[in-house]
Amino acid sequence: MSLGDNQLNQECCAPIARAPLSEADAAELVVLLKAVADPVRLRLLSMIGSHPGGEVCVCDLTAAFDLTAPTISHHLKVLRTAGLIDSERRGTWVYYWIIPTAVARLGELFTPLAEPVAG
Amino acid sequence: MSLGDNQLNQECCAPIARAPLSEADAAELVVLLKAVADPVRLRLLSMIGSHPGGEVCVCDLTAAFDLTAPTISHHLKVLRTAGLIDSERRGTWVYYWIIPTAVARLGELFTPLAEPVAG
DNA sequence: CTACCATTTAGACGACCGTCGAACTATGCA
DNA sequence: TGCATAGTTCGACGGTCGTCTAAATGGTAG
Repeated sequence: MSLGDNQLNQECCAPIARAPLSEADAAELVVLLKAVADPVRLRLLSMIGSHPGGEVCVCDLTAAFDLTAPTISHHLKVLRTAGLIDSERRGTWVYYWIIPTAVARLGELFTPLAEPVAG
Repeated sequence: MSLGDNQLNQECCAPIARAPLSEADAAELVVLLKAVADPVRLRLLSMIGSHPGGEVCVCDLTAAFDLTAPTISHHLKVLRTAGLIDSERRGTWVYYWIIPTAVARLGELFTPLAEPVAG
């Protein structure tokens, strides 16, 4: 399915505490962060990312929330547009999986900070 | 200054891809993520975190943006309420610094994911 | 005490976001 | 062909968020 070329530049941005983030880099990263800064989307991402087979059917995701199908679909689209997940239709059902590099970029952004400041 | 006890439980939440996040954990983490999911606040956090002395005067932060002082003050308050930074007044000026453990928690949440899925 | 400066608080306004119900698309099956 | 099911898109509504101006607070210096 792959929504296209709205994925972020893979090489973008040193960790937050290494150097002040430029206006452009911040704007780019905020797309990723906004996608994740919602309780439903954070749980969706966690469900998809932690699923044994690596992919999850939308039907399972919808069932786990007290929300309508359109709402879940909307949240999945936000995550997909941000480049954090991708999806494919197989027969009747649609399956989603995580894009590890995109999620890892979020981790790299914050992780290396603990050392230079705390140490 | 320390806005009080709204800092998150330090032990909260395994990495996103280890196990599905509970509703409560997600709600708790979203406070942190929302605080960071704004371009101005992300740059503020980066400026504060990457500053040589470890702390920055508000006057320097305000000067770096095309926004009014109240707006910057508002964003700093959001970051402080989330427990990501703290501040102290010294004479005429107010200084802010980062709280490394809080920022590191964000890193831990996303980092370990790259391995089990990609490897 | 007064004047002045740095920062925060309060209140208002417009834009954005999460949610829903209704309608649409796509697949499978009889 | 036609119907049932899975999922998405559309349009609307209410609440949240970022920004501003105006006013208050805390501190220094005459």
